[in-house]
Amino acid sequence: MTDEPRAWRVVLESIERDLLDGRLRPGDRLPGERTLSADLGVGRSSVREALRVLEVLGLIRTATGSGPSAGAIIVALPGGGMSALMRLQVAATGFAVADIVGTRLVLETAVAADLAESAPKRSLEASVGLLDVMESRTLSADEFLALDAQFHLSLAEASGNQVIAATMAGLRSSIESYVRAGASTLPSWEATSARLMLEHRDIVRAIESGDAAVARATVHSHIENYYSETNLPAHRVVGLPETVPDATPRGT
Amino acid sequence: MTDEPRAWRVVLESIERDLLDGRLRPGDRLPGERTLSADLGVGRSSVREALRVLEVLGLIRTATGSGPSAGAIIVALPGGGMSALMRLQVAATGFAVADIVGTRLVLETAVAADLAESAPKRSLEASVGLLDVMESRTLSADEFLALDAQFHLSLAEASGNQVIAATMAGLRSSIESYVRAGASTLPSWEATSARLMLEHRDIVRAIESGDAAVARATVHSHIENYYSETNLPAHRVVGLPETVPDATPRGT
DNA sequence: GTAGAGTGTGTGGTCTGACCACACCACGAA
DNA sequence: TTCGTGGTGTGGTCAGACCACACACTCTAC
Repeated sequence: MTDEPRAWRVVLESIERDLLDGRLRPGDRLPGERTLSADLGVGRSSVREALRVLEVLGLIRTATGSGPSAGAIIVALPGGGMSALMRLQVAATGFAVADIVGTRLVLETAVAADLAESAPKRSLEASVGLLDVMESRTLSADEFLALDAQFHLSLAEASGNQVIAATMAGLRSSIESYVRAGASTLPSWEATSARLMLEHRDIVRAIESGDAAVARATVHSHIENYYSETNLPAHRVVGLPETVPDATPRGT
Repeated sequence: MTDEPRAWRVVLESIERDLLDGRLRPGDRLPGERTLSADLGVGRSSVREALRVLEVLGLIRTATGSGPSAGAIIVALPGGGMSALMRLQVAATGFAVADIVGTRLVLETAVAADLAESAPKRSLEASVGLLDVMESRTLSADEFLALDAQFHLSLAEASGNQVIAATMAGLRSSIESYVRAGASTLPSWEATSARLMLEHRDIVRAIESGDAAVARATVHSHIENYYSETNLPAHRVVGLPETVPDATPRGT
């Protein structure tokens, strides 16, 4: 193989440049594959390879047909690609589950603390709504865990940092099968889920109380203990501040 | 378009399944494109589209020829893909620069605190080595910033959480052009870089002192003030604990 | 026995072409 | 004005041709 640039990279880099220079922005439509192919002097297959990368990374969505919604449209979904990347890296053991959990603890405790001390208060309406749903009926473990993930993500979204939210969503998604498998090892799913719901309320209460340290600690133990309880691989906790000692039980 | 699964997704999901089930692991070679095409009943182009995704996400590397190093080999580089993803999302305004900076602050302060309180102490040899290089000769802004990025990353690596390290590398890389552009707006690059180097030493000293709060605060102001000084978009700091008030100056 | 040259094979990389389904859009007929 | 048809351009997919590459093997010469 020569030092010739890979044809698909030529396409990818061209599009990245256009994005950086503002020539392309979310909502814009890329030229058609055949046009890109001719303009960049590469084969249509190479164009498609680059577009596939962009699609999986959440940068574009594609549709057939003609008219304004056809073709490849720039979307730039913040969550795009993060889940796929993390899931695959975990699957291939590039990311250790323990490190995923540790990272999650760092981010989620920071989010909780931020929400606790933010002024003016950020709305936890979405989060509370999810708790209402979770408490309103009996849910299977899978249903519960899906809503649980949404609850955690809703806090990140309330904090307003989309990078953190996307990263957290990706982290959660990457170990979803582990979390699910863990649930089936529990002596009593009913007891655990009931406790988890109480803890969710604790988290919301801690945040609303404005005490960042308590919010941190509540989230921390909530997450850490679910993993301990379900025997997920041990993780090292990275750089969390001293937690407030309390009798806060276990978590997701 | 029908509900038929996309051909390239069939390939991608098949490989993900094999990774999850342990049938494929790092170091293994995938079947050749033509074989995968026949086995999965899709065209070779579709196989290639999926492989391109995996390649950019850092899951495989490809090589022509024959013999043990030819073909698509599973690599699962932890840093793989994260830079590409974040760079593209920032380019497409899916990730706001301010959120990138905020996330970076969360992760890097957590790393510093972790290193400060870890027992036994983790080696900062690589980090200190980089500082020695930076201080041993006059560097252009670009050279300096490259080593600066390496220094920060070396701390993350010393903390041992590869997910955090990969994420931080991606975060830094995604705003590299901003950081670079910022450097050229400074009244005196020489003065700023000299100060930054002193601050790097402060960070190492704070970590070695074992005081997590000081380590956090030192990293925090180091990073935050470089961005303020170079007028990077304002960011909101997410959930950092009270910092120790001190006269710690500015940072990268 | 060893080294070098030639050949064959399987690999990825690229391009081209054919055809399909789709989603409009324009035009003509009722 | 409404409806139907044909045309057009879009992405999606597959097949095929050919290339460069990197071996692995065989044969020949020394």
